[in-house]
This record gives sequence, structure tokens and C-alpha cells, in this order.
Amino acid sequence: MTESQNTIQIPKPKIFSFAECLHFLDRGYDDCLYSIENNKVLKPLGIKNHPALLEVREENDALTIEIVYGKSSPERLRKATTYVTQWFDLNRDLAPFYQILAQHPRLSYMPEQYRGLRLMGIPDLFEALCWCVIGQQINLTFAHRLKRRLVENYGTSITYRSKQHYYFPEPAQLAGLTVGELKELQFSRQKSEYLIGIAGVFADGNISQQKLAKLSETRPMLKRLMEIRGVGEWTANYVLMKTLKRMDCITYGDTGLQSAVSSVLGLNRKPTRKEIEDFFESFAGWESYLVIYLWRTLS
DNA sequence: TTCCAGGCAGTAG
DNA sequence: CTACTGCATGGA
Repeated sequence: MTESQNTIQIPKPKIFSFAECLHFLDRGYDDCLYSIENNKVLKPLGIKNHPALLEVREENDALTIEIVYGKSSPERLRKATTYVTQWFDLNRDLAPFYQILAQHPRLSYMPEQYRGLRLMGIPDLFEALCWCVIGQQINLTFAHRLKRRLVENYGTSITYRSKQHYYFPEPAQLAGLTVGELKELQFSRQKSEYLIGIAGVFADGNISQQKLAKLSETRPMLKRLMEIRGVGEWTANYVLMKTLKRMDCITYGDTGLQSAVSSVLGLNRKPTRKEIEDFFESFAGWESYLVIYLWRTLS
């Protein structure tokens, strides 16, 4: 590898559709943390003090990552590869999941219909938790608007081709905010308190992605997360599937999930917790993916 | 106008 | 344990 090289290719896994993944990223909401144009994704890479902008695109049998802004090096290309691999969940073999789907009386259409859709992650735990709090109990359009205000006010950015590309703010940047400052951005008092509190425990090192990962199993991770004020069962399950890639998470209470399950079961009402548990029973070890695929039926 | 959205914490029984 | 309520705002 030469010093000037600024691209690297990742072989595509067996069951993978870049188009399905892009469909998720670009399903009509205004996300401020990446941008999509001509089937290419632009994303600032989270290496502190060394800003870089990645472009991810599909080329033949590979995903190509190009560092289009900032210095490239073998080390940074390695980090970019790790990041994209987590983001697109490239190291997972979906065949066992598709086998279960194929046997399901109502979901056997999914392996074909949504073939290659991956669990698109949020590799950073702090960002994932904040995003959950922002999204709690409000519609997704408004949630994206709130996130953009937060990011544009308190995050750093790089400018590339006269467009700004933002990093999510660091915990320390949000920990010092006041409720009043966030209320000016139209955050509710409750959301403001939750966000500032979460930023505080991250800034203090009280909790971290590494510490959480050391708990090694889903249940203690859920318990630990739910000790944080503002983090309930929905949020804890959401971040475990999106950030730590736990495969056995069900976002109970999620209105979208309830609506999808209700529709599949033909209930005409909200499913009970037990009905959701029963529905997921044959998907042991793939619950998170089933949630993602059920959400896919809604968009 | 009314209802509710990818919830949570607090309270009452 | 379950059931209920207040929170806050904008979309549909």
C-alpha cells in the first residue's frame, strides 16, 4: 500500500444489498450525520483531531471506502474499514435468519423482498443513547429536526465541496449545557434533563461502551443501561442492537413494532407483551434482526 | 381540532 | 406486579 492510496475495498458478504441498506439510510428523513448522493454515502470519520470524510460506494463485488477529505494512511483506512463493517453489520451471516423466516407462515416473503438488508448500526454508544432520548414519544420528522439543531449548535464539522458534514457532539460538550439552552432548541424539559444527565455520566467515565461490552451478556447490559435516568426498556434494547450488535433484543413498547406485529397477526389492536414474545419465540438469537425487518415493512 | 408519535418516570392500588 | 398520568411538540 502506498502513501498516497486513499481507497480500500471490502468484499461484500454473501447476502448483502447496498440498495436495501441505502433505502434505510435514505427513507425520507433529514439525517444530519451522513449524506447520500448518487448511491454514495458521505460520513465524517470519528478520529479525534484528525478529521476525515469517508465516501462509501458499491463497486462490483465490493464496498469501496474512499477518504475524500483529510489525510489517508493505512492505519486510517483500517479504522474506516472497521467503522463501515460495524455500521453495515458486514460480518454477519444472514443465512440462518433467512432459514427461520422461510419457515414462517406469514414472513416467508421477507428473504426475497428485503434480501440483503442489514442491521444498520450506530457505532457510537453516546450518540445512540442521545438519539433514543430525542426520538422518545415524538414523530421521527420532528426528532430528526431536533437532532439537527443539537448537532449544528454543539457539534464540530468539516466542510467539503461547500457543504458541512457534522460530527455528533462529544459528551463534555453537552454535559455543561443547561435545560434552558436546550429548551430554546425546542427540547422538552424532560428530554433536556435526560440528555444533559447522559452526557454527564459519559463525560465522567461513569459508563462507556467498553465497560458495557465487558458485561458480555444482553441481560446485565440492559440492567446497567436502565440505571441511567431517561433510559427505559425501549432505549436499552435499541442501543444494544444498534451499537453493541446484540442479536436478542426486542424493543418492547415500540409503536412501530407493535403496529407491524399487529398487522402480521391481523389483530386490529395493539399486541400484548405476551403476544409479541410468542411471535418472536421461533427467532431466538435473531430477535434484533426480526425487529429491523418488521420496521422495514412500515417504510 | 383531535389524536398520537420508533417512551419514561413517578404514583396509586 | 399492573394501571394510570404528566410531559411537550409538531404532523397528519
